[in-house]
Amino acid sequence: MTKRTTPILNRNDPEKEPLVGNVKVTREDWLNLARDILVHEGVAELKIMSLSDRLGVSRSSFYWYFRNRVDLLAALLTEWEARNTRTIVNYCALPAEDINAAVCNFFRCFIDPALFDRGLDFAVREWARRDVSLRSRMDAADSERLRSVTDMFERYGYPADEADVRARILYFMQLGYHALEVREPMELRMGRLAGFLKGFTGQVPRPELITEFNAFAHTVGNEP
Amino acid sequence: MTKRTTPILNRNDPEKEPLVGNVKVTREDWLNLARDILVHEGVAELKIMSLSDRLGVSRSSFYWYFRNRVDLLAALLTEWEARNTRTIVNYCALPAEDINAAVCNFFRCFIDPALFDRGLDFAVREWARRDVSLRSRMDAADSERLRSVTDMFERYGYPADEADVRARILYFMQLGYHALEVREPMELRMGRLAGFLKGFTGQVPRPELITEFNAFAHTVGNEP
DNA sequence: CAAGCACTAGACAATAGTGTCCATTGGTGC
DNA sequence: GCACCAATGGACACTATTGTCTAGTGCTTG
Repeated sequence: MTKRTTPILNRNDPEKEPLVGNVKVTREDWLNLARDILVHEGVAELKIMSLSDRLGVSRSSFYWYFRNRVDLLAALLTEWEARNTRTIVNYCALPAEDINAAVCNFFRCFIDPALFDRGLDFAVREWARRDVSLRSRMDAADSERLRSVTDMFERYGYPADEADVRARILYFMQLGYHALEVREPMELRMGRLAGFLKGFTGQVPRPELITEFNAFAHTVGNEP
Repeated sequence: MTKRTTPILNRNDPEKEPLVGNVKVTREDWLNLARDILVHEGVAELKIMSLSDRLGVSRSSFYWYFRNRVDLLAALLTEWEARNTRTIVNYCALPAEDINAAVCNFFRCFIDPALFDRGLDFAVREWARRDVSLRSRMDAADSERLRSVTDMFERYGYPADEADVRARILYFMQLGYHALEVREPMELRMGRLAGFLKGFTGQVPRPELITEFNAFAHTVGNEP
């Protein structure tokens, strides 16, 4: 009943005493912690005991909110579909003045963790590829994403086959970047952006586009 | 002592009776089966009990060949480093008449499963990214690969920064392609190759290059 | 203030997996 | 044909994890 008012123990807070006062744990608390573990430690580490320990409650409380472990995973998958996939689709549909700006929009959606959780994206991918039933949901999300990138290119005059090739390069590249969990200074990545756009679209990007993107990226500070 | 002469039960052979006669199981048998499970079912499913069951021997035999489960995983990782990484490096170093041909060489190395096991590549990646000690070995392999692709571009006259960008696009793209486990008819992929090369290098590939690659790909039939 | 309800603790049973120990087998070399 | 030794089987102890059941506890609402 009592809603959480304080953050519970996260991965940076190994000390005990996770709850303050009489506040109870909510379904959201379970989900948040589960997502965190999924992202940083993988599905294999997503254990009910571990969750309840970190939450400071008994293990059996879990079963009040979720039917079982699979139920929890399904919830995380649904969340992923709704947030991560929709973010890409939305950002690809955004109006832009030229293809370079549009490509920047595509990159833009990976920058803000509040919009797109790249850790979650890959964690879900790793886990769902093994399960046949989940696998198809994931594949559906992927083709929806790819479709929206292709549409983006077509809107800027690329013929269907070229748009298809470009979209694939861009999308697969982004995925590969995720797979590697590349961690490098923002300057380095930004330095490459202009070169990438020039080589990729054949058109030299307006300098303002780069500075704008640069500024935006630094305000949130994550990708691409 | 007695060497295996017949294939043991693989994933397509669910029936019992895996061994014929008195033949004993070798260390290679354990490794082969383990690799198969790692690739198709993930690390989580790589259990000693499961292996021994499928091999038709007792679980404790495992401990004759490997100190423990981690020892087995380490062996698989070493194998991955030696085979998969070396393949990429070798194929990137291959002489080619132009950059299009060189890029085709890069693709070529992913085609033959005997040379490069893309399933293994990604399975290892999925698993090793969680473990700090393994993670660094994997990162080392990745930069070695990326370095060899960059060198390839530099050999064809690209200035260092451009070579860097191109190499990243190419390598990340290939990784992303793996991540998706794209399964589509060879014709489709081949149809895209010319378009990709033209868009990517800016030079129209010689038609013979495409037909050659096409022919090579169909003889082994897998990627890219 | 009392009853109801949302939520939780703790005990319980069941399962699956790991690693160790020791006795045993069956080929090989002498 | 005997002794050795690589290789295996089977029993044992241990731990981790899941899921169920029941008896609470303490807000909240009438």
